[in-house]
Amino acid sequence: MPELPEVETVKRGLHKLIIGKIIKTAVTDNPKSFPNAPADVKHFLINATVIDVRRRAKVLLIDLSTNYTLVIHLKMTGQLVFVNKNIEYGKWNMEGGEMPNSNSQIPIANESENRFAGGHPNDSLVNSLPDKSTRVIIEFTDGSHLYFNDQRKFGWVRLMPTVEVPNIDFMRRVGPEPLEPDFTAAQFAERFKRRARTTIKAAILDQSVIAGVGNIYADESLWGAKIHPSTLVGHIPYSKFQSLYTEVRAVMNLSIEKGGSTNRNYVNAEGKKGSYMDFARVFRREGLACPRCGTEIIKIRVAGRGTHICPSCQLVGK
DNA sequence: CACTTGACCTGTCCGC
DNA sequence: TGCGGACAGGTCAAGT
Repeated sequence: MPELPEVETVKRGLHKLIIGKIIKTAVTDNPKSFPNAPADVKHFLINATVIDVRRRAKVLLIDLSTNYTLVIHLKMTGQLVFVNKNIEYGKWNMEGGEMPNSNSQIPIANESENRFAGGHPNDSLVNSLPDKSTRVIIEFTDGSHLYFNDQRKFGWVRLMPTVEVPNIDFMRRVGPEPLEPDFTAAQFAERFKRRARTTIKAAILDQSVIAGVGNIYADESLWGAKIHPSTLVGHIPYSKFQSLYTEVRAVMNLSIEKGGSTNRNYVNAEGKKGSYMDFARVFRREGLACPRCGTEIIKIRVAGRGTHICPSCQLVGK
């Protein structure tokens, strides 16, 4: 998915775009994408006003005036795109003003019907929505829309009381936010102790250790700290944890500044891509020169994930 | 408990 | 061009 910098970018975009808007309708084409009881939707989503947009780890939180929150995980291919204009619905049925029951299916326009709906096919993403990856549409009373798109259907949207959000399993287990100003290198190193017998790549991807690091920033920060991803956590000296702490924060802050990484699908709340991949040092750069030493970057497999390294400079634990 | 692997999905790319 | 397999930003539920 979108990792911490991408979710943060979406959060900042939505914070500017949807606070104060009132929800008029909500529909889904896939009950797994939005598995909520129609009664909850009717009573706590429809007519609710958006009062805040937050992020915790890779999860987006849209707080509503009803004391309910939309909890959203984009997983691998999710997008959350705001479109501030009325569009043609094609075969999407927005009538009725309430959520269809959990078994209902909203027909999705086929390509020939969908293609010109709302704009010329050469227009940007926002003009082609909804499309075949659209899973949830939220319509606001001013005619604007929020689209949850997800090609692989791993992501989800859930509606729950705001006070219950911290109690869901993921929130109970998730580790500290690495960009919080008072989060220290010593705390960072301490978090890894219970994963001493696994690889640093597996440990840094573990959301219960540190929140928000995914495959891109794992590879980028391990390269920055000159640590081989296969190194066992218990073999890493404290000085290297200090380096890794600094690199995780530097890489993520740079990515936020660049609007995140668009490897394939990711776009921000306005449908635009991020440019961090132009600044990546190893991720998806196999066959190219290491920017530090010139050695050819290679791709290996660590912890079941594609992993990019410089075989010359990432020597710790090799 | 800690750790690893497969499953969840659709689309794309690569080799034959 | 077609077909099969591997792979893709993330998490879980199972296994050991």
